[in-house]
Parts: sequence; C-alpha cells; structure tokens
Amino acid sequence: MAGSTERDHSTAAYAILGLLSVHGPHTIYDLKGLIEGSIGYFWTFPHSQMYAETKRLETAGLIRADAEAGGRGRRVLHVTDDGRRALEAWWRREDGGETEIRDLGLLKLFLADPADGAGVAELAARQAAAHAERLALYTDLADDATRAEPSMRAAYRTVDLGLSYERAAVAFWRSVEADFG
Amino acid sequence: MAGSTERDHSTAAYAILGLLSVHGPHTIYDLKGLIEGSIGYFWTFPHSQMYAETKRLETAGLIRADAEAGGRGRRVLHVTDDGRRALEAWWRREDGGETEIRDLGLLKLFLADPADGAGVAELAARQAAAHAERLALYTDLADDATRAEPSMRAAYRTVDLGLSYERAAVAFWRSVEADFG
DNA sequence: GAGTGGACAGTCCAGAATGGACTGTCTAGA
DNA sequence: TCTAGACAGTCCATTCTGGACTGTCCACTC
Repeated sequence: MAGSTERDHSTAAYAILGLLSVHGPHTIYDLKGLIEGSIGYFWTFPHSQMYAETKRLETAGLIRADAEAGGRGRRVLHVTDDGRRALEAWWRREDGGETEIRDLGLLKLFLADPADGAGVAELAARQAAAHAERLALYTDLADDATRAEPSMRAAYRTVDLGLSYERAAVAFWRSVEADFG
Repeated sequence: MAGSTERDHSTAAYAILGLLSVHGPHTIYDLKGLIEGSIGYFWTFPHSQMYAETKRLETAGLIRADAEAGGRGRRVLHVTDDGRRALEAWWRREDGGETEIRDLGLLKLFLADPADGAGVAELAARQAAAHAERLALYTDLADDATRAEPSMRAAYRTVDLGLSYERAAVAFWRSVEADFG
C-alpha cells in the first residue's frame, strides 16, 4: 500500500481533491469551512478525518502542503498533477453504490411501536417542522446560487435536489401527522 | 462503561432492538437479512457491525441470546425489558442531527470540472437511469406494502418518502442532462 | 507595552465502524 | 458416503469518529 499511487482513496479524499482543484489552494481548516457550507449539506466529513485524509493524500503525492510564511505557519494545500489525474479517473469511473438517506426520523418511523399512533403523530410533527426549516435554508441557498459564477453552475445545481427532497419530506411528514393524529 | 445501562448506544443498536421488539426473536444472520429488505433501503449496517453490536447489547443486558437446540446451535436474540425501555427512551428523545443524503452522483456533480459539460451530461444520464431502476424497485415495494399487516402501517409509510425522493432524483438528473448535453 | 480571553489550527486517543478474508459446520444432492 | 456450497460467525488491519486537549495567535483592554 505505502507509496502506491494506484491505490483507491476514500470519498473524502476525492472531495478534498475536487475542492482544491476548483477553488485553488486552501488550508485544511479553511477547506473544512468550505465543505461545511457546500458538500456538508448533504455529506459530512468529520474534523479528524480531514486531517488524517490530507496526510494520506500528501504521502500519496496527490497534494502538496506549503507552510505559510507568517502568523501560524498554516499548511496551504495544493493539488498536484497526479492529484488532478486521480480525481478525473475517479470522476469518470462508473459509480457504484446506492444513495443512502440517513434520516433519523425515517428510521424512527420504521421502528415505531405499532400501538403508538399518538407517538407517531408527534414524531411526524417534529419532523415536519425540522424539514420546513431546512427547506427555508435551501431556499436561501438557491437564491445565492442565482448570483453565482457561471463556472459553479453544476455545483449549485445540487441545491435543486436538496430543495426537492426537503419539499417532499415536509409534505410526507405532514401527511403522516394527519394520518396518525 | 462496562455494565452500565445508562450509556447511549449506536443507531444500529436501536435498529436491532426495534426489529426484535416488533418482529420477535431472530438470529443475527436472519436479522441481518430482515434489515437488508427494509431499513437497508435507506440506511445500511455492515455485517461485522451487526455481530459487534449484538455483543455490546448483550453485555448491557438489553438483549438475551439463547442457543438453538439442534443444527448449528444458532444464537436467537430476544429483547429484554431493559431493552424495550431503552428503545422507547431513544424513540421519544428529541431527534438531533440532520438528514444526510449520501449520493455519490450528487457529490460528483458538485465536484464537476467546470469545463466538462459533456462529462456532466454523461454523469446525469447514468444517474437518471440508476434512479429510474430504484424507482421501479420502490414501486414494487409500495405494491407489497398495500398487502401488509395493518400493524406495519407506519413502517411501510417509509417507502412513500423513498418513492418521492427517487421520482425527484429521476426528474433532476434528466433536467441536468438536458441542460448540459 | 503588558496581560488576557477567546478564536484559531491542529493533534491525540480510545472505541467503533468497515470490508474483506477466513473458518468450521450443516445440508442437500449425487 | 461423499462433496460442494450455503450458512453462520469470527478475525483483523485500517479507517472513522467525536470529543478532549494543546499551543499559538490576535484583538481588545488597561
């Protein structure tokens, strides 16, 4: 494994490569903030993982880290040519795996006590409210997206699917609430 | 930690408790199959994790495992009263955390090379097809659901949200394909 | 200029998750 | 009786995870 550039990498690794490629050099900390305001709306990467993953990418030669001259001497990450190539290969690869929707409310609905109609109605009300909040957030994001750089066109399209899901979720939970309340 | 019944448990643990509670005693292997045909459509739990988790649940006194008399002497899991109580407490707890939609296609769309319109169109076509397949599968599941026990009413409602998401995803990817193709 | 609190930036760490390989037993079929 | 494949579970090395911790910087106050 060590030193091999043919080894596959985690999803977080490609997210890091992709963001550095499109947005240019960033420190890990800033990259983490960038992810929180974008990809993080649909796919999260834990703090420690970011640091571990960038170490692995550096070892594999897919990124290069330069220390800043002043202040804290933060490490600024640059994607290498090998990194760009690996990113592109991954990107063009046939996708495997299916969408996983990790929604705790949905899991709780599935595991509901069959005798507890009132509990289900209450769960549904809470979920409807939470999803309505998320919907409002995505609506704001969609407004921002209309002012985005044309080069970010594809990236901002992802907000549309988020909007659709949240609209569906609000409607779904309201209907569950109506049926069990 | 060891022996404490106040300790929080993982999501997988509650899934196991919930299924044993509603569906009655099962071996781990069968439970795993049950999950694959239900919860597994929106939330997966790896094989090894099932075994590790049931060990932890047993240690915590939330499940009891009896060996079958004949054949392989498989371990049949029963939920205990403590287990039912823990499940209910979790179920009634305010939900935290937000829905995570781990969709590799969506991530790739976000990370698309801004100059590669044709690549985006191709990705979109593949994704539209994959989601259409999933939609067909969920449509079949929804048909099954109409014949289900009334006691499974809430559980089968989860298929509705899956259907809505997949319909939205198909429409979304077709629209992306049209825009970038 | 000195002191200070909080933000920044990253590291540590123990337990859990993960995926694939492996092992032994059972069972149906030849 | 033998055998191949399914069943049922274990092993294991690596990575993930979340929270705690540490040291430095920097803006503000005195």
